[in-house]
Amino acid sequence: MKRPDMSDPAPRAGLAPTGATPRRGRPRGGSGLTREKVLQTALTLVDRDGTEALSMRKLATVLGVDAMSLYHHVANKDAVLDGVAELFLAAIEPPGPTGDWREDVRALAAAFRHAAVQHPRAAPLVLTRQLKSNQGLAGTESALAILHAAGFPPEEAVHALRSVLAFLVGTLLREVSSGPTFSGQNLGGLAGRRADLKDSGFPHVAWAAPHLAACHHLTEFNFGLELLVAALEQRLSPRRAPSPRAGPRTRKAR
Amino acid sequence: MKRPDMSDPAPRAGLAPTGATPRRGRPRGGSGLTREKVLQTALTLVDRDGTEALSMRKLATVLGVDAMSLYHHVANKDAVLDGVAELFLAAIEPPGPTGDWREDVRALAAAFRHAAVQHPRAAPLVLTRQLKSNQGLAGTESALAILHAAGFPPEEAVHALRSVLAFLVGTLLREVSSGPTFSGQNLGGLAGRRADLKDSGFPHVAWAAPHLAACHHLTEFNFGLELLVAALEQRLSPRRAPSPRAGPRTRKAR
DNA sequence: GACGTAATTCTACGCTGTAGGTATTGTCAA
DNA sequence: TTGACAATACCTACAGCGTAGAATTACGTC
Repeated sequence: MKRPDMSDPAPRAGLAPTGATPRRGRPRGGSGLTREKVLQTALTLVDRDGTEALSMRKLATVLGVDAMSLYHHVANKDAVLDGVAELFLAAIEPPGPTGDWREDVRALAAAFRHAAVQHPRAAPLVLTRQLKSNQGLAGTESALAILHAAGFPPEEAVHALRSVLAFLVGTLLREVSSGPTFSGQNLGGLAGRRADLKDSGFPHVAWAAPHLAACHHLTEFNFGLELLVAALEQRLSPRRAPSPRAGPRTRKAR
Repeated sequence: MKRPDMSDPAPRAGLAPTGATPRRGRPRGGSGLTREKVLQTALTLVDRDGTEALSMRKLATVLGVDAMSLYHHVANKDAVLDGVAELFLAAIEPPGPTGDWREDVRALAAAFRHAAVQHPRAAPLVLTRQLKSNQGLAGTESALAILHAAGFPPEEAVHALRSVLAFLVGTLLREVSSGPTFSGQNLGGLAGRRADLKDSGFPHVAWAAPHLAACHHLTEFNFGLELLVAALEQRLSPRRAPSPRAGPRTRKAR
């Protein structure tokens, strides 16, 4: 416990895919518990009951193990949550380049959203805590490759990446926090909410009440993303009208 | 406790500014504890130690009171956090209209950011949980008034509002979560981080390493906001070149 | 069999949110 | 003045939490 790291013989970053016997010839001193099993079970538990309901004791019970046994595979509860977040990120597979950087941006954003919608209760772990792992770097690499191919200089590419990422975090946080939905549209008292907004005493809120009462998350996602893509496109070629053809400096790299 | 609401004789939304004796002639059955005192103390406590360090017992101790006494003024701990979030929102004063909707959007966003930077540890309460209070409606009203004056139809105004808000949530969450900063720039191992990124094995990460290693939050904030403003402007007048003059249908309402 | 070692379990501590009960206090009706 | 009533506060207690530290178990190697 003094040195929570380095109980693993392979200190390379990242996580081994399977098995990973902790040491060469000592596979089962106990019940075959592994870091991967712990984190995978934690993910399913978070998916079912939410982040706040996760406790080391419950996790251990599900694994058929004493709570303290977990601490031989993870440093503490925070490390479990970090591990779940990494598991989440690892499930994202960045799509390949299409030649149109706008399409590539859309596809990468969609992949991110897909993962969040797939694990709505685990998503806040990734969206709200800053991760220390290298797992996030893969996504960063994909995004920067797209922006580089589009012709952005490195500084602007980083700014663009951070802008889009901030938007993604915000929208997805809203989407996964808005409880269970049906066909992307919030149910339950929609008409009542519209009436409340109309009577709120705020004139512009009343003016937009029909559209404020509901929130179709995919539509909002696409709207904001298209705003950012359009603005980036405009920034790339400030003089030209936006045409569906390739941008000016495309295919500069690859 | 069965009916946690309506212990207040004035069920109008919002919170009375001061005093607010719960009933006409029964001001002090005990130590003069009030909901406002509880929430204000909770805010200062959160500002000092963070959200996770807040407990009902510590809060009560600071107030010189037993923990259970708090439950006569708030329903439970979650209500305390909601109240702190409302206090946070109430501190935002939306700037008045300037006649240029782009300036108004910038000013409103800046006011939001100002509040977040002022209370970095309380900000996640507002950014991550969806609020049920009417307090947030004031900000919504301001934003919609700006977008309405700019000439957006209601549906598009809501989309625009949600896009900008999502971006704000994302950036500010990043800014307040990135620990203490000095002059907006992260200190501590900056050179080391740049070296790590260069050696990460990801070519584009290495390409942009100098700009990835640091994060000047205000610059990122302005960059993304300008992207969105430019895109909205383009959307308002798709045919015209963006001119510094007023937009097309300005001064339609006030 | 003996030993070293890693994995696991057991025990315990201080902390949490809050349900339930009781005591104190201020206001009003009689 | 007195009794009823409601609001406020405190006390006790419970189930649960993360995890430090000691004890136990099970294995591979002599």
